[in-house]
Amino acid sequence: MAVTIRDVAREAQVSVATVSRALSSPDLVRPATRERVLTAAAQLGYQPNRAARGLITGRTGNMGIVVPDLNNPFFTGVLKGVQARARQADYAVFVADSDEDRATEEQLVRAMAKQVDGVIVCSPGIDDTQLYEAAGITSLVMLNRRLRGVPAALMNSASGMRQVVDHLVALGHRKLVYLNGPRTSWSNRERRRGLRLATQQHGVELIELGPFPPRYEGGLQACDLALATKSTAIMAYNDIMALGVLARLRDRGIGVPGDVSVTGFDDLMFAELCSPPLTTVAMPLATAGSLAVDLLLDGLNSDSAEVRHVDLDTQLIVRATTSPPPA
Amino acid sequence: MAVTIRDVAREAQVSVATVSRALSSPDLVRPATRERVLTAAAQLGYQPNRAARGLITGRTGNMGIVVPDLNNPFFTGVLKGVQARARQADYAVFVADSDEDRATEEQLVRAMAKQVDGVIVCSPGIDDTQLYEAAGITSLVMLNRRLRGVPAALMNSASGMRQVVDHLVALGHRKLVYLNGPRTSWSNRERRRGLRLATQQHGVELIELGPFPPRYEGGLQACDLALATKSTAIMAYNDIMALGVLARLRDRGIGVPGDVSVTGFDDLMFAELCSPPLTTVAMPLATAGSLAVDLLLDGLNSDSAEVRHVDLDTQLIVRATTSPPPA
DNA sequence: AAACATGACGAAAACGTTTACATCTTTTTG
DNA sequence: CAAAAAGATGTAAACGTTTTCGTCATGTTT
Repeated sequence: MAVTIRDVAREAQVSVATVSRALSSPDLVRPATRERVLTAAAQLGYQPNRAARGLITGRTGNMGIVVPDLNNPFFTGVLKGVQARARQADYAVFVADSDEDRATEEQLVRAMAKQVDGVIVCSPGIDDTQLYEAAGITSLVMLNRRLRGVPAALMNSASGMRQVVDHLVALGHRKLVYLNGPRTSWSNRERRRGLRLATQQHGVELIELGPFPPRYEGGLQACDLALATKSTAIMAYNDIMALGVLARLRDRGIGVPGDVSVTGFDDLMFAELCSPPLTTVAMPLATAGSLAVDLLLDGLNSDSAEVRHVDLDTQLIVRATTSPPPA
Repeated sequence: MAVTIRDVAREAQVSVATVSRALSSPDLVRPATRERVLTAAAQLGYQPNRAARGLITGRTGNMGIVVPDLNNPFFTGVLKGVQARARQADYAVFVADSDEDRATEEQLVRAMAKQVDGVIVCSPGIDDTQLYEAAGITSLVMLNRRLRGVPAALMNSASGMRQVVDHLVALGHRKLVYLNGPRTSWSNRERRRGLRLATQQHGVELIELGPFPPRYEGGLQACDLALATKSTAIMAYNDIMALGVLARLRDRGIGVPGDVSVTGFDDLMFAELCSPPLTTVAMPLATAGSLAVDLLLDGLNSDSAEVRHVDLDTQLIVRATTSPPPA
């Protein structure tokens, strides 16, 4: 049915070995024969069977990515970058959604392991020991999470938070409140770290609340607590929570940014579209995904044991939810 | 390195053939030996090499899905369903993002073809001839698009639009305006079809504008044109456009739903979160994805040539952007 | 009890590649 | 110009499975 290397060999009047060589290491055959093979292959529409190749080379030409939730734009942003870069490198991408469940997460990596050369893991939740175990089965690259001995593409949340604080302090705010996301999340820890450092250096007061679920409802819930602190600016763990905060403030008739300033984190699509448009921190999602692929491929090709981490800058996006505090 | 079927065979003191049988067609071996093999496999952590299996069976155990844009929540909703159902069936999912480009689209299918048993195509844009060509290479299932001879999972947009019109007419609206999405999109054609039928039956006036780009900016642009028609209700092609309409209305100081009603389509996350919350039509995205997988698998297993289509109901979600027209 | 069907299992071929090795041809070297 | 080196190509083994076929033991029918 499908056209195999044998058909090409027959057509080009050479052995299968020569065909294989002409295609994968062209400098091993005479230009004339290479030409002959290439035209034969093109004419027959030959596409090498990757499974067969993988069987002998040990390389599959596939990679996997596991994310907690495909409905979360954060992860799909990353996925988009991964997918694009992988295609450039002639790799195909398996995707798996763990539904935020840690148990399935490791199981997914394990299931993929046989079919991929490596897996990119975007899981804030899953714990270290499980990850190390997974790392034993196949090569891993972490996304937005630091793990000793495993390469990672990181987005500098701490720096983003510093930019937020700089911005708010410059506007004249002196008392800030932060709404924590999940305790176990690496991102939340990083954001907090940047926050503490920055507020300390500026000598302004920081109040922390939470943790809250990193969702719209979490924002609704947190909002009233935040207002009770008499802070002039509310910094949410992420955009979705910020959206909840904005909704609750509107319901209570509190003006944004007139009465209180609000910031998010992630710069998801709707941050620009909501009203008022949200001041937030843009994450280089696609870039991170793309770089994660590079890290994976580097790790496969160079057998040096060095573990690389790349650190990407985040960028404060000032929109309309921040202004000087009320006089 | 990896544990192979041979290792299991040695451990269980049987031949490789028996191991294979014990695992894939258990009724061909004696219960006692099966037991022995199974424990050996479990003990060694054996996972069959799917590439090797695929080489001989012709089945890869993989499927692909190609979408125009992974950042569009519509497609990720589908993807989530696909992914979940595929996993249940012990299939892995390749994902490819065509970046809305028709040329790459067919190329992607072609590249996947060798590695998958079938591909799910969610492409409103790509033209029929390309699809038929692709269908020649591997089995296809269409998502939310009808194509002769190819199975499809469809969401009944027309019925959704009928529900919208019923709702608006019941509220007392007599002059409606529809903002078209892309002309070539199957979804838009379906929505229009439902719309025309419903308005005709109710004997109310329908004005159509556009096509507009199905984005936020498209909504901004369309809004002023829509207002100029003096209609009392604006129906957007999708939620994102509706969001643009809402923003523009707010800018112009026009009250929603007091002065004019607005509806979207798709029920994306932010339809619930925007303000006022958007009346829209919910699409069973995940269900459609899940069913698309079923169709694909059915087509592979039964060799009957019947081409199945499944048609899913959509559901009007009434929120706060619709009310009786101003007196 | 002989003939036969049945069931359980092993040996080996096959799937489509890549690659180590062997063979043959060409070029370089002394 | 002979010998050696280098270059081009073919042969065959290997990768990890599934599956056909054959063998052998077991149970069933006459």
